[in-house]
Amino acid sequence: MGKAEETRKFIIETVAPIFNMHGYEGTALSQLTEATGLTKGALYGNFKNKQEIALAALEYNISRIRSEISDTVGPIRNSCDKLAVFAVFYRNMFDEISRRGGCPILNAAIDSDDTELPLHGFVIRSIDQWMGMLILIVTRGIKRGEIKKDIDPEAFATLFISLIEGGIMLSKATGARMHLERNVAYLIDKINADLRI
Amino acid sequence: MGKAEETRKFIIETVAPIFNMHGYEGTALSQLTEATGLTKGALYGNFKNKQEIALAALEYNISRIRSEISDTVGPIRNSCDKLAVFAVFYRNMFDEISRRGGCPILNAAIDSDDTELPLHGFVIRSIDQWMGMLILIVTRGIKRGEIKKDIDPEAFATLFISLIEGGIMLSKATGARMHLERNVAYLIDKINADLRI
DNA sequence: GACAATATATACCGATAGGTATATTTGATG
DNA sequence: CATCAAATATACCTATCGGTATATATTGTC
Repeated sequence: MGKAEETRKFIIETVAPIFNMHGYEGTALSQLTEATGLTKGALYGNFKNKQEIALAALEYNISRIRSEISDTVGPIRNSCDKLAVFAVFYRNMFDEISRRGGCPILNAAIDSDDTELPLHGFVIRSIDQWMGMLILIVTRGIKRGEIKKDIDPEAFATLFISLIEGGIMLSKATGARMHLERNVAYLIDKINADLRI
Repeated sequence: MGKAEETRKFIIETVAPIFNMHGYEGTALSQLTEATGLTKGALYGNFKNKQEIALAALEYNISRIRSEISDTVGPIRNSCDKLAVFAVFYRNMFDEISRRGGCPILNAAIDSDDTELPLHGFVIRSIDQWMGMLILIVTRGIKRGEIKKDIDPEAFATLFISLIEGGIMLSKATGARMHLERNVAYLIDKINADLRI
C-alpha cells in the first residue's frame, strides 16, 4: 500500500464516525482536520471534495458492519438460525454501533432522503443489498425445506429491517436498550413460530 | 391574535417543512428569510435564536400530526379498531408526510441523537407520549375485554412505532411505498390475529 | 390624526464555511 | 546522497454563517 493509499484509508477510518454522528451538513472540514491531525491540503490531495469524503466514509461505515455480519451469520447452516443470529447481532452490537453514531444506513437515509446527493443513491443501493441478503436466506430456506412455503421473503425482509432500524432509532434516541431488545426477541419468536419447519 | 403572534405563527408554519427536510444544521437562516419573505430582523424579533425557531418548528410538525391522529382515531370505540385505524393513518398520509420531509419525530431523533440540544429532549418526550398513547389504548382494551390479557402493552407499542418508523424510512428512502404498506398490513393482521378477542 | 409602542428592515459584525494556489516537506529511485 | 515526483502544509480566497445594533415602518390607542 502506497503512502497516499494509506493516508486515504486513515482519513476514512478517522472521519467515518464523525459523519455518522453529525450528518453531512453537520460535519465541518475543521472537524475532519482536527480529528485526523491533517490539514485541508492533505484532505483535498486525497479527495476531490467534502462530498467525496462523506461518500467514502459512508461506504466504510456500511461495509464494516456488513463484513461483521458476514463473519457472524456466514458460518450458520440452518436458514432460521441464520436469521436469528442476524437479528441477535444487532442487539449484541448495539453499544458499539451506538458509540459510532448509530446505524449508518438509517442515519444516511434520513440525512439524504430530501437531497439529490450521491449519498442518497448509495443509501438506496445499500438498502437493496440488505433486502437482498434477507430475501436470499429466506428463499434458500424455503427451497431446503427449512422455512415454511407460505412465507413471503420480501415481506419478511421489510419486517426485519423495519424492526431493527426502528428499534435502533428508539433505543438510541431515548437511551433505553429495551426497544431494540424487544424487537429482536420478537423477530426470534416469529422465526421460530411462523418460519421454522 | 396580535400582530407579533400572527407573524410568529406564520414563520413557524412556513419554516416547519424546511427544518424537517434539511435538519437543524442543514437549514440556514437565509432559507428561512427567503421562504418567509421576512428579514433576519423580523425572525430575531420573534425568536431568540435559530435553535428556538427549530424547536418551535418541530413542536408544530409533531402537534400537527398528533392532532390529525386524534381526529382520526379518537371517534373509534373498539380498542383494536382504534389501533388498526392508527396504523392505516400512516399509510394514508404517507404522501403528505413525505412531501413535508417525512416523520418529524424520526427525522429529529436521527438529527439530534448525538447532540445535547433542547431538540433532543423534546424528541424523547414526544416518543414517550406516542408510546403512552398506544399503551393506553392497549391497556384499556384489555380492561374492557377487547384485547387478550397476555398482550404486553409496552412491547406492542415498541413494535407498532418501530414498524411505522422503519416503514416510513424505507419507503421514503427508496421511493417504494410497499415497505410501509407491508408493515401496516402486518400490524392489522397481528391486531386481528393476536390482540382481538 | 398625533403619539407611543411594537414590529420589521437595514447594515453591519466576527467567525467560519468549503475550496484553491502555491510553497514546502517527504519518500522512493537512480 | 542527489533528484524528482508525490504528498502534505501554508496561506489565502470569496461566500455565507448566525447574530446584533440601530434605523425605519407599522400598528393600536387616545
